[in-house]
Amino acid sequence: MTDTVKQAGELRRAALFAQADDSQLAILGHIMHEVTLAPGDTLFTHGQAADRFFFVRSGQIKLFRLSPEGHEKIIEIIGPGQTFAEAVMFMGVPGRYPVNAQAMAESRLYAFEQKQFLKVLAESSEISLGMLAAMSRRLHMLVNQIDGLTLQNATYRLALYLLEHAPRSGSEPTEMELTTPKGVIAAQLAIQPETFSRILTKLKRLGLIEVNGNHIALRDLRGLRNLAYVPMSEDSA
Amino acid sequence: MTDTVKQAGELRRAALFAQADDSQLAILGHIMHEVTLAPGDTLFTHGQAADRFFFVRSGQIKLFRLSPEGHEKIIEIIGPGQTFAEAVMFMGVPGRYPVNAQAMAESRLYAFEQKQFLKVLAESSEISLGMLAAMSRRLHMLVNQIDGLTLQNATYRLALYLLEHAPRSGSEPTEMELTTPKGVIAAQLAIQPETFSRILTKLKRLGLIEVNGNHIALRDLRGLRNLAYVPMSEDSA
DNA sequence: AAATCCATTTGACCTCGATCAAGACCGGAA
DNA sequence: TTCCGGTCTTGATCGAGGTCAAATGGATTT
Repeated sequence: MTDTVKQAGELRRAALFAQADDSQLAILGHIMHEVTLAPGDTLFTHGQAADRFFFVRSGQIKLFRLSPEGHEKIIEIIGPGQTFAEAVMFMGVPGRYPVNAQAMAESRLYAFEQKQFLKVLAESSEISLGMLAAMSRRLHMLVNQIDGLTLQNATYRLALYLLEHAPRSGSEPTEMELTTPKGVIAAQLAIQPETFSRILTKLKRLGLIEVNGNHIALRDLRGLRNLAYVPMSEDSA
Repeated sequence: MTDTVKQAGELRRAALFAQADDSQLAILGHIMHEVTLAPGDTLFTHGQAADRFFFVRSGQIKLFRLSPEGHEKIIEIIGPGQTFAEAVMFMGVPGRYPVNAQAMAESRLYAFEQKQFLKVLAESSEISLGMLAAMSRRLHMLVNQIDGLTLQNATYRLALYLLEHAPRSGSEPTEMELTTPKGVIAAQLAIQPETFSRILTKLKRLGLIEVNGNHIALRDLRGLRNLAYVPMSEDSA
């Protein structure tokens, strides 16, 4: 437990804690607990009483909802340096997790208890502001998701996904690897794996991309952007 | 401008300011500006530089997104006593509004400038916490929307809408009035007016509801709940 | 090499909700 | 009263994407 204090510095990777000073980090180091998850482990489920939130040190956590028939919609995939479920700190005592959380790979987390963390918050307006910023970003992201889901079609969402996940390199045609299995990406975009596959084929046929397994070459960025119709004022949340 | 100070008490209606003490309210009263909108007036548009947020004193504000073809998805309708666009305070200097805002009726608002408000925030952990709570509630609401949009069908969303907007009265069959035009409700549920109408007819045919213009009688709550499948752990955000 | 497992692709079909078009209804103005 | 502008309903058709089923392919094991 004492060495967790040393590790507190890595919390700075999270936007939430970026502005915290050393003494605040030290306090955080004292109150956080380590959590380790094997691939497939469930961290919490939708509706479960929520009294802590998490920082991801390594691995990947999938946040998702399930339909009564068992279909899964991935709301977000959380990677190293990110925090999640912070919002639940303020939903009541205790609140309820609005989603399920499951490890997609071996993952190491830090957990923060609601009660202890709220005390730290009251003391630190830096961390409060960081938390407001983090939640505001997530809010914006969700609004964009709703937009894509209601006002645009599956092809739009896939094109946007490709553009947003392509490595930044001027604006020339780009190569990229799909890091997550295609089925998982499909669940994020709220489409079936079959449809995902079909759309990739269509884009290939249109000459916009080339596909080789998980390797995708974006051949016509202009065409893709046209499909995704990203207004210039839009930031990629 | 001096009488706005007197009016600051009405801010307490907003969850955001509920915990603020009198001196804080007085400060808020000094920095806020009055804004009046006629029906149809646009307050701000998607992508526009954002340096203030709003409290609704009276009227109704529609927050929505537009597709390239001009279709509109209503994210939320804000009524008296509610605040909106607070999140944008933390998206940068200045951030961008993620949605359009338009008055649906003659509306009176108070506006708070980002720069001034952030100063108040830094001083008041009560208001910071109120703001975190407000954003956390909105976050939860959006996640529920995404769930309904991706994992459930239009009938589900409409049934849920009826149940959530019905006056609370034990669990007996209930009467209700649709306060907003049906087309507006449809845009909230992300369905076309025609489909909205057809689903109402279907529910009527199933004996779940009775419809007379804007007056709706819920005849079979159990049946509706069954359609909407509300898990018991779910709070109606 | 053969067998097994799983992710992905392809094909055939179907369903929900959108679209297009026409009426119905309802309130306000002349 | 008639006319006119909305909102709402109803009907007919269409299409994107879901579903079900089977084939393909790659990786790993035996």
